[in-house]
Amino acid sequence: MKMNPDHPSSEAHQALHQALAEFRHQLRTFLHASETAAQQAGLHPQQHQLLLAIAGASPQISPSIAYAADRLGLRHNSVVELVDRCVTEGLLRRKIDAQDRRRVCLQVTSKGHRVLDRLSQVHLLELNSLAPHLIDALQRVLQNKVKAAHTARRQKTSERPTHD
Amino acid sequence: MKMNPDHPSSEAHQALHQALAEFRHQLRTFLHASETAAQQAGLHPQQHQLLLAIAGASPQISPSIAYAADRLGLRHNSVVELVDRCVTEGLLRRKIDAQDRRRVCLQVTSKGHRVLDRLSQVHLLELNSLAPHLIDALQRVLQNKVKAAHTARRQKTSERPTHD
DNA sequence: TTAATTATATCGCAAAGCGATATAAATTTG
DNA sequence: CAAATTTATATCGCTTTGCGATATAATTAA
Repeated sequence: MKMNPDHPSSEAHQALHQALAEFRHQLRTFLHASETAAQQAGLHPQQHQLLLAIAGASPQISPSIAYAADRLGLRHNSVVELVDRCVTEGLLRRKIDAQDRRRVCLQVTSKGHRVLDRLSQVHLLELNSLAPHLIDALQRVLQNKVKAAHTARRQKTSERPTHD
Repeated sequence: MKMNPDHPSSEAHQALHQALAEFRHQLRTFLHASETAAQQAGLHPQQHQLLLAIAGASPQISPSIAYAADRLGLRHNSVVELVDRCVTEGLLRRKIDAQDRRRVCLQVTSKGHRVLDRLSQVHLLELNSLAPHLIDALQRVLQNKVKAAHTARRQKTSERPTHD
């Protein structure tokens, strides 16, 4: 078997893949629970994320389209459309910024708040039970050793009897 | 100000929203970095996730379409199409199960492994730097008190003498 | 004032995932 | 065993989401 430190053994790779796959699976479990909760509350998941980003902005910020786009990792035009749908459904209000009339300040309506407040409680509960698994999976990932780009040394081989 | 324990103050809600919004933002930061890494490696993000789920399956499992669908949280027909694209690009191999000829065993090709192994290293590095923020954000969420459905008691209003 | 920049909006499109349905192998049942 | 049922994968048409390109409008710079 090769011992070149720049080429981690396939077992080392498998362990890392397994840990990463499990971590992603835990993430999906949470994300899926979140989407389900949103839809049961009558929201599309992205509408929920938009409301959360706006309601969860730090108080000194008045959240705009661009702000939401940045926080949600979307292009602004995508957010414009998302906002459209939320406004149509009475979850959000557009308010033109008095100082800079190009900007649109996004406000969660009281209807929006009623839905979002419940949803955040549900998410808190959900995370209370999922967080341990999530952190566990993450730490198992981190237990894998980083292969330094050029200076890897002392690759352990004795892990497991190598029967493939 | 109202003190009804069943109606957390709007400040309590804001704190929770803020924590959840930040947690989601951290998640997106990781997911976005992951997608970028995948695309730089010449893979669509979902192709990467499929390869990871297969290569990361525990050794005694021979991963099928249905297995991947379960792990990725997709319908099997979506996975069929995803597998199609991966096979076309030489990343994956379909192998009909000898025991049960309905099943298709999915195998990562050596080309697939070359790409995936690098990607998992990149992800390990990425998580090494992102994990602290992620865990931090998660723990700030968990510091919020769960409102018991019917038996909420002793809602604290003071900022933070409560160090449990 | 004109030009350049910034913020939001509109439009047409491409891709991903899905529901409905089809095929085919395995299993159960009569 | 043959028919019916169940399980696993595949195909098809469609909806939705997000995007690039572009447009409009307000602000700032020259």
